[in-house]
Amino acid sequence: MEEGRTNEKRGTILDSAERLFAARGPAATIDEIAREAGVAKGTVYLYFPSKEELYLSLVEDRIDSYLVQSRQALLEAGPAEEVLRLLVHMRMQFVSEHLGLLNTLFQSCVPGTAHIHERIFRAKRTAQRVFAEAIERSLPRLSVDTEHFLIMVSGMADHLVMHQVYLHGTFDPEATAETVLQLALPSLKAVVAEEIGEHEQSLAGTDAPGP
Amino acid sequence: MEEGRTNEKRGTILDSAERLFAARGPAATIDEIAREAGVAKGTVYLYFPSKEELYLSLVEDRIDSYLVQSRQALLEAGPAEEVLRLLVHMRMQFVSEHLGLLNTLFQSCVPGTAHIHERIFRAKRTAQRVFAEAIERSLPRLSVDTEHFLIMVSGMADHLVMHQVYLHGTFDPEATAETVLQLALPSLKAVVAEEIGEHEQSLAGTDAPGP
Amino acid sequence: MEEGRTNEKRGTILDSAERLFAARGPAATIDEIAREAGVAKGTVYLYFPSKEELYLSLVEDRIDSYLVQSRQALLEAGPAEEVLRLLVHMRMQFVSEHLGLLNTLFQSCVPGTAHIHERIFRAKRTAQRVFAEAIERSLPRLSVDTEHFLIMVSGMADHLVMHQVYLHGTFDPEATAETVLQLALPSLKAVVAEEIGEHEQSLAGTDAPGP
Amino acid sequence: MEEGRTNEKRGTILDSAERLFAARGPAATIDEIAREAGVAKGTVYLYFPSKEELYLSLVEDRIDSYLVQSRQALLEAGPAEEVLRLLVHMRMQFVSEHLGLLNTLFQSCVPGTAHIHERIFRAKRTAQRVFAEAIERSLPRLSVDTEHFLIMVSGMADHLVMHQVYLHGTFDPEATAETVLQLALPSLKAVVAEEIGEHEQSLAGTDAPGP
DNA sequence: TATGAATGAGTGTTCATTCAT
DNA sequence: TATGAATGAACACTCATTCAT
Repeated sequence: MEEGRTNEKRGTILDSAERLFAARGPAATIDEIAREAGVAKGTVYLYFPSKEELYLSLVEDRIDSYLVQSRQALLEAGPAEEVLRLLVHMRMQFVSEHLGLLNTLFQSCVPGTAHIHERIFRAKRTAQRVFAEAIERSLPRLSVDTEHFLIMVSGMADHLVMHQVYLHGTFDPEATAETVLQLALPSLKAVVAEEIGEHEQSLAGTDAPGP
Repeated sequence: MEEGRTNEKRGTILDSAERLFAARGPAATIDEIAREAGVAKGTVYLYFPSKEELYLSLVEDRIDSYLVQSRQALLEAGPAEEVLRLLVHMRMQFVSEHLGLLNTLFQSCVPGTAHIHERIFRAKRTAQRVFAEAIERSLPRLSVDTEHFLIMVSGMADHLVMHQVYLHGTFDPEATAETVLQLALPSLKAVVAEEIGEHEQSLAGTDAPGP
Repeated sequence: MEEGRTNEKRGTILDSAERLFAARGPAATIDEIAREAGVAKGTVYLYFPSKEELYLSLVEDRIDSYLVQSRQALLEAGPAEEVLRLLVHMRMQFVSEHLGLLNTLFQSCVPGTAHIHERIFRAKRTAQRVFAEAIERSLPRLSVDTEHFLIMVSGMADHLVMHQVYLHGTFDPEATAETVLQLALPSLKAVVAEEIGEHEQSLAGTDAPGP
Repeated sequence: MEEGRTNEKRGTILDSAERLFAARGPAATIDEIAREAGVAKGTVYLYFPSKEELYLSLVEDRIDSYLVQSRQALLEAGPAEEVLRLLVHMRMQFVSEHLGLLNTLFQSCVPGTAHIHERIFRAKRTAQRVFAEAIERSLPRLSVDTEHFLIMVSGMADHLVMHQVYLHGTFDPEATAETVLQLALPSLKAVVAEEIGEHEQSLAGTDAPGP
């Protein structure tokens, strides 16, 4: 019960942090976040050892809850195409609920950029892997790296969202998802077709572009 | 000559700024930038009225030179597919030369985030439009919005690069470009096919592939 | 008690500010003031939002306490002449305790001069009005504007003090008050006489004295 | 001729300095002053070794020219009363032409306040002495120190002007002069009367209030 | 647990002054 | 003489973090 109350306060602080990072970017202050959460500045430090850790916890927490939500849906996975549709729609759903994070995700809120980016990267990758596995379950051998495929799809989606947001202030999750799928599905099909046998433009073989 | 010297120093400062913003993100200090450029702190303010403006000038300058380089190549445009290949390869080339900017591009380096993002957005969009026109010249009526198409392609590319960089420290421009094209080209063809054939709008879902 | 402690620190800072503005004029540094007050720089900003506001608070606070002291004495007001004597003596008393302010009163301590002067002017005028009313209570209808009369008297006094201070480093409040009254009292009497007699407005020029 | 041209430029700079110190107080910049004067920043330093010296030169120059103007008029001195009228009117005239200086006269434009004030004091005192002598010529033995008398009169005048200016933005030199004289003349007469023989309220005797 | 007063290192920016041309 | 690019010391102000209560 004590713990329940404790976690509740932690959650309140995270929510405030999200609102403020979304609104003011890295310039958001511990003071502001505490005020918004209705606690004293010192209290924030009882739950998070530093501003950096608060920020990272926020990102990790949101990515985590995204993962939890999505995993649920992925269990009822249909064919690969359906999985992809589901993933894109869920991402748009998530992004529309946490638009601020998209703006913030690549911003370092404190010095020491590299270190932070790395941790965010790790969190994002964990999610990506889960999704990749889901796709691979229904479409075992794909000619392109599934993870790369998903990275590209989410990159497409995020960029498009940002474009819409800058242009119109908001975006329509459903419509944007469809636009993304217009681009992603033909490729998925091409990859599958190739998988079955007819190589047309040698998609595969370039594989993982590393250094 | 007088002017040459002036622009030379401006360029030196921009270069130092790029290096430092890349290495330390928004935390990069005017002091550091000046030292790296071999000038006094006050000198930076002779060329840029504020840190914010220095940062924006940097981004705009790089986007601009990217545009100039690309426009050259686009003049010898072949069919749409070739244009797309060219664009992706050039972007990867550019990104590999300005990797730091990718990390920085969405970061606000000073308070007042919204305002800054807007200006960067404007700069990016100007470039995007030029490229969209180039594609439309060789493939006049496309079923998807050309600008959206390009936004998605660049989003794919940038995300993939970041992934590689976090994973391996660097990335191979050529290989990454090819991976991106694996995803983008089938869609372009699908769109063109549709253009030629009888479909009207929705690319996706027309003929679902077997699982 | 909590409040007592807070106000105590505020008072300490104001005292230090007064000493330093007196000694070094507008060039006094927040750093110096903080050090003199025995607090950290940041603490000053806990009590005053800016150097400008610290300076204005100082002036307003001193004028206020001057007003409070004087009001006390004015309640036991005798005839107009006595009121005037009282006022001049109290002013000299106040000035001798806050000599630094006299040097500083017309100095702007930060850019935005006009705005600051206006606020100081307002504070001074509030005091002046209180005094004008006190005089008017005992000498209802005066032929010169009472406020103008008081402005001139205080101008005389302040100038004389500054003269003494530059010349000798200090000044004798009592003696200076008497010198001021030598000039002011005849005029007050003349005004009263006129009030009683047959002149209407112009004091001067009515009966020119022999050379 | 060369010298004539030189002095002309010096004068131009002083004029610009006056305008800018009047408008922006101590915050006025050498840069601004130079621009206003139509010369390069470095040129200012050919004529004045420092900002401080520029400021002091300005004050001294203006006081000097005030002295020159007044001396002219004082040569045709009539009786003491007339001399006083003349002095007050000329001061108001001068002040109305150099209103900015009044605002600036007590402002230190650079650190090192004491040192500057002393020099300004010296300049003002030189003028005061000349005027005191003029009065003493026509009214040889006065019971109050003539210099003190003049200091007080000018203090009255300056204060009244500032009051008007803050209140209405400008002031009427003639009207203000008359208001000042309303206060000053009766005292002069009282002093003279006393001089002649009838002591009424023992004005004299307190004499110079020093430490 | 919770508070919020206190801290002080850190930074963007200004501007008087210099000096090579 | 005249210029104005370059300098760098100086300073107001911020804010993450601590700690006594």
